[in-house]
Amino acid sequence: MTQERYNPQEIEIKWQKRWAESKAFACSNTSDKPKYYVLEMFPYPSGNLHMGHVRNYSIGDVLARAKRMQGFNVLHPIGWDAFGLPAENAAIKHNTHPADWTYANIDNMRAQMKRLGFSYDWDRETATCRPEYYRWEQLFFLKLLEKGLAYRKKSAQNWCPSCHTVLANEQVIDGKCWRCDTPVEQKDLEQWFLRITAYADELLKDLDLLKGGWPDRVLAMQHNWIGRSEGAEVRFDLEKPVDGADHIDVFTTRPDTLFGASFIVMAPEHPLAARLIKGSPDEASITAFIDHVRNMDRIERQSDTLEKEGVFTGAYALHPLTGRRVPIWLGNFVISTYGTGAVMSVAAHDQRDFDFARKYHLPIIQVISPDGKAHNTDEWTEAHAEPGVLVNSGEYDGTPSLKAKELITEKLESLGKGKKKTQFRLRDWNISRQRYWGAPIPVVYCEKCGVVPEKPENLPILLPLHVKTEPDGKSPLPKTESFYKCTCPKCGGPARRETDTMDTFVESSWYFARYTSARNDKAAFDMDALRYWLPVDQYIGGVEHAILHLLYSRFFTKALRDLGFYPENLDEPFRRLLTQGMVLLDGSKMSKSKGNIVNPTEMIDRYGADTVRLFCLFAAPPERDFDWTESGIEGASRFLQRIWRLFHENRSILKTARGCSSTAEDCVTPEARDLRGREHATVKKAGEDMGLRNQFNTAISAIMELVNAMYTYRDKMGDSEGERNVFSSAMATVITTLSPITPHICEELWERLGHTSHLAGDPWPTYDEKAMVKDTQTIALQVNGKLRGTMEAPTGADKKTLEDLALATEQIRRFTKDLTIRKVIVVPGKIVNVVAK
RNA sequence: GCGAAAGUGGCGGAACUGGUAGACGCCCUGGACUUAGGAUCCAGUGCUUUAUGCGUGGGGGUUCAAAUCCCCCCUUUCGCACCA
Repeated sequence: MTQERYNPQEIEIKWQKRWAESKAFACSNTSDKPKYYVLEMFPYPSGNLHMGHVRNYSIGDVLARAKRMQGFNVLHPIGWDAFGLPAENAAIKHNTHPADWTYANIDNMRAQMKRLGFSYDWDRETATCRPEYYRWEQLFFLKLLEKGLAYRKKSAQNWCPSCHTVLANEQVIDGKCWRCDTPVEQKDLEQWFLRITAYADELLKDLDLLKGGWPDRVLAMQHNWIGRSEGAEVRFDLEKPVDGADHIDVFTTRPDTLFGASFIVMAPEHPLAARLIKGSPDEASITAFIDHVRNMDRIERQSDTLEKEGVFTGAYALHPLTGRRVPIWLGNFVISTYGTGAVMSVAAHDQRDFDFARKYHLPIIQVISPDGKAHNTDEWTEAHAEPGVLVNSGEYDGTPSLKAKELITEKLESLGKGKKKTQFRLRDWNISRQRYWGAPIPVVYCEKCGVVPEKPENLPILLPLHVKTEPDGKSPLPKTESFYKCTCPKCGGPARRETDTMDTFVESSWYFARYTSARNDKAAFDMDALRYWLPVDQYIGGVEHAILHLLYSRFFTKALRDLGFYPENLDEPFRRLLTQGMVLLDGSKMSKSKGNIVNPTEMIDRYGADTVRLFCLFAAPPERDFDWTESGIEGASRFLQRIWRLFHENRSILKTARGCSSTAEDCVTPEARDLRGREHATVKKAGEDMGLRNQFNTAISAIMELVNAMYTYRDKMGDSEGERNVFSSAMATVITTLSPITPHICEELWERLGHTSHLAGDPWPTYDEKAMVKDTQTIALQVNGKLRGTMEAPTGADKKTLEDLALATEQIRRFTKDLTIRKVIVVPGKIVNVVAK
């Protein structure tokens, strides 16, 4: 028997061409069908797709294709996160321009994506470095500025000396730059911020809306990052006011322990520190301490082994309720940017304060007690942080600590010495970047008017392309006169344009919305399109963005909603989030430096795109990491060849059929009936696994079982019409259900089966529960809970029948012959368990 | 330390509401066809002392019945980490 060999290269190119010609995956913003928006995190155009991309985009593509077949109007777009530092570095290295490098990379990666057969609506492709895109971002910035959600301030910022730019707090990982791992430094700079903290409460509260749709750990990470704590801000008056200041504010979550506050510790960076020590005999040594702490790098300062160190300023504050003198210290463990940068120390009930007090021989006063009695704290070896009742607290003695929190806060409020306060760990987002390849911030600095926003009609402020990138890696913008020299939009006088550009995370905070009306040049979005498509139904990407991109996008969504750009009821951008695992090789992450790379292009050349996609999805469930193995991809390839062979070896008897098209009357043999049942079960299982559970590996294994069953069936098949109908229908089902995963081979076989329409636009088969019902069921037989055999019983047999049948079996008799039967438990369709003694 | 997730054959992994543990694939073994096989097909494949035996990280518990529910412990991975 001669047959055509499976030639993936030829087939795949053929179908990719056809899909492109017919715009098979372009979707409309209006439809009677329910909508489904599936999105994968768009890539940075680094030049080549890696296996992580292939896995990410394969998962999204299966969903998109499956949902299309299942009757949804599917939006499945792609674009390019095209601004960013690597383009500048590459430009320097290869003596080219960041734009040229970026666009060339996009062309290459787009071709790779097309070669993988991803079903994107290419008409909606966007690149964030194009003015048609970033002009809207500049408009958002102006509106944010107008609303006070963007502002400028000078403060200590994270500086990456290697990237020559500042970083937001979220972009500093373990004290190092998220991009290049260089330890960050602190630098005082005037920068642009977005007021993400204005949404801190909502960002936290709305995590509840995402429960069930997002992985718990991502929710937990965001929860921790936002870091809400409730407590009180307490005012301690200075015993001797210093120039311009008469008090210190502290933040505490334990106002109930206020009577135990025996000293205050300020961060060395606290603005009051220098003034407090002025004129002190120890001024020189204290200043040396401040400089010492400030000069420590961030990693050292935050390490858990850092010894607590402090110095006494010589100054005292007065306890707000008792008037007691409280010494003011400086300590290296107090964080200047959290709360007020100063804490009241209650050594008895806080471990850090306890350690500090022991080291510097400061008083440890117990004010909370489990038994209502005060104890000698000299014998304590650690702080007691748990709640109890108050002692040593004047009128509050005997009050439970929870109640005391309220009472003491109220008391402070009535005295004007404090107030209830909610504190967040989250800080505002610094979006200024001292880089060239980014979106210009649309403001100018006028000699007369100061900081002046551009007029919206002057947008876009174009990033100049005719600049030379300097080998020192610094942005050329401050040296490009044609760019920075401008006129003030307000007074028309001479002005200097802002030369910092925006953090590229700003572009990725709204790109998913732009896809809904990607070609609109009159407005950022078409409101009707937003209302129809948003939120994204399923978002897919790496967990490395659990905080960064996902938090910024959530914030931006709320802000754009309040600015009127988004629908008023759009609170969250991504309804469901799937964080896919990594593709490993030999148990470790693939990396160029380690040289353990599997190149997707090479794999496509060797096995074809369908096999690569199949293996990526079959090897493990999507959230889990998986190891790339040669034998694994061989197995995937073998399966496709097995289908190819099954089809062609039986081509002469195959009819042009659809899935689930055979009838009960066709089942002239038990085998036919069985195969038809399996076919329907496969449609059900694969449909649920692909469309609802996102368990592609089990969907594939179900289809493999059907193929195996077809091989067995074929050997016994007679030549009746009915038997052939059953076989043809099963073949159509294999082709249809597998098509979201391996679309090319399935389109090809579909065509060879005699169909003239694209499989990609065809409906998913409809299964019939009745077809899955068999005459008999296998019932497990247990004695005292242990499996002792099985029996075949008529489907739907009642408890009594099953019990009688079971007790009559040889297995049950054998295992109960010396015992007395006490009880028989029957679960119809499942088991009979005989309890005997 | 805090938080989250996960521990199932030689390996990747199934088992959806407690009801035949190990689907599917890989590896391996034997056979068939072959000049040949790293192709293909067929069969086998949790462990062992082959038993009314053992078995889902370990130990208890609930139940007729537990990978699944409850309690205690161990290990691994990830995230946060002096946030007052």
